[in-house]
Amino acid sequence: MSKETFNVDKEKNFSEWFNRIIREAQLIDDRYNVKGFIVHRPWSMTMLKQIYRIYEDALERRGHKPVLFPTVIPEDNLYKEEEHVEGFRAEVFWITHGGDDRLDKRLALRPTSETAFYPMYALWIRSISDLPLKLYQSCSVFRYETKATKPLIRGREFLWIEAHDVFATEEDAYRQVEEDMEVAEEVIHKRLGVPFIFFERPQWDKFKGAVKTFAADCLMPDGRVLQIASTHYLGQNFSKAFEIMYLDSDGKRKHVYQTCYGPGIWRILAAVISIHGDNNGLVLPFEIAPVQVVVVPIPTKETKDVVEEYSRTVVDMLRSAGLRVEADFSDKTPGAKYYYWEMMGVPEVGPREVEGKYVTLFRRDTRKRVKAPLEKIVETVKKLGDEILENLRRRAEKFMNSMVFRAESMEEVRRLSEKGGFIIVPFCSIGYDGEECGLRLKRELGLEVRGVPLKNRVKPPEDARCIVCGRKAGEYVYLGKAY
RNA sequence: GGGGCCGUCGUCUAGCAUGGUAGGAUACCAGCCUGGGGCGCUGGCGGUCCUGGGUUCAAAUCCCAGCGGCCCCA
Repeated sequence: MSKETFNVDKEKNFSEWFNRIIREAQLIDDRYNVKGFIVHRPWSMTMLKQIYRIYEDALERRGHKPVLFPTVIPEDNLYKEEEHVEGFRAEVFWITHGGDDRLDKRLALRPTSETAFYPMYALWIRSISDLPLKLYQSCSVFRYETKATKPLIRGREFLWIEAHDVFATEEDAYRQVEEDMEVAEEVIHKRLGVPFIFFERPQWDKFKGAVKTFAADCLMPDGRVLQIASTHYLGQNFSKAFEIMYLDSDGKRKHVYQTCYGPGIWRILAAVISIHGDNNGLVLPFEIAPVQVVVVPIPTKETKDVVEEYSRTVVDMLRSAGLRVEADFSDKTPGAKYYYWEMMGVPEVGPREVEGKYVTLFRRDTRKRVKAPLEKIVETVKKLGDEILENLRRRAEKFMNSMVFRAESMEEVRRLSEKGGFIIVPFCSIGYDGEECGLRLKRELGLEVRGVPLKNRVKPPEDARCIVCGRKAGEYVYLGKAY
């Protein structure tokens, strides 16, 4: 009856599901009246911080150090690398005034921080012994999006991490690209249960200023693909523009080789929410849930005191084991509490039975109950937490794998494009000479060439033809409709 | 890039065609009653009708501009 009920069919109407859950579970508030800028409420911010923590930890374990660069970038810096400027020109917010004074040099709000980092790198790097240099920052960046914005998916300000790494050789730099992909696998797939495919992007879709771009796409429930992280081999493009050089052991000064890496923390959260959630609301991996366990006391008039006391004991036991635990002592009815906490994605619910000295645990992902004796509660909860992640990850993998299709002709592609997901097709080239074909797919079917997968990369047979232009197919590429 | 729809208490919404005192549900607060999946009753709080301008004796309603949101197509 109540309109506050969260009951939206995610499969049938994902867009509505997403718009409602982010508001009703109090993740974000988009009523802040500037297009593309949103307020992060505690329920999302707590998770974002958890994701940051996991990601930063993974980076630091591999030799990255944290830094924080200024939000503003002077116009001159931004213009140093030619292709890079062209790529971002249309998306930059400019600060033009200080008070009533017009600034001589406009200041850009960083759309990404290559041009903030690299002038400093030119100062810091003197010799081979300064390399490798691996720094990252967690911050927000600004892009003047003209298309429709969507909370956590496409914003004019959004949260991410950017790592900027510097090496003496091309081989070292490419090894870093591998490591970046490995970090994504560890964090996004293993610990957050979101499967993805890493692609080499076509040249026409690379990060402007890079030599090559590699990006991870996951699959949203409506079958559209979402890029959640990208890593770029920059070669010497920026080191030449910013004169980042080191004195090598042979006594010569040489330009460095660089990479940069951008995991989209916003979009990772969007993917976690969208892929794991169900019709009752959020379903969260145990590790990032703001509240991992909610204790719901179910008293009767006569037993109110003992039940509440027992509940407090349970809370204390779980808390002292380091878990994030809340108890709901409000006088809503138990049913109302269940629905609320399920919407909020809290993995487990409910103590009971004072007499039996046990608790009833409710798993958020399967919505099944299990009983656990009081003295085993901590280990049972932790075990369930692992099982929940395991289950979510398997479920997500199954979904993604079921959405990878193959096609050998435009007709087949056209038919498959309705379903969403990835479509593997023989394609002429991901070099610039394939751009025409890419544009045609976009124009006619709304499909984008997401690139060539890095794992299980298979070359087409000699006689294979590009489905668009009929030239010899150099690659099997993945197509998809993108966010 | 092109097209369409929308904006009214915190939330959802009626009212708008044909201008005339903004109504309901839910949430929230108080009290009673209840308690293993959204209990019930009584009372109460709550609205710059997105913003600005125009038309009019009179604008939520008609007109113009802006801001914000959603959907579809390429």
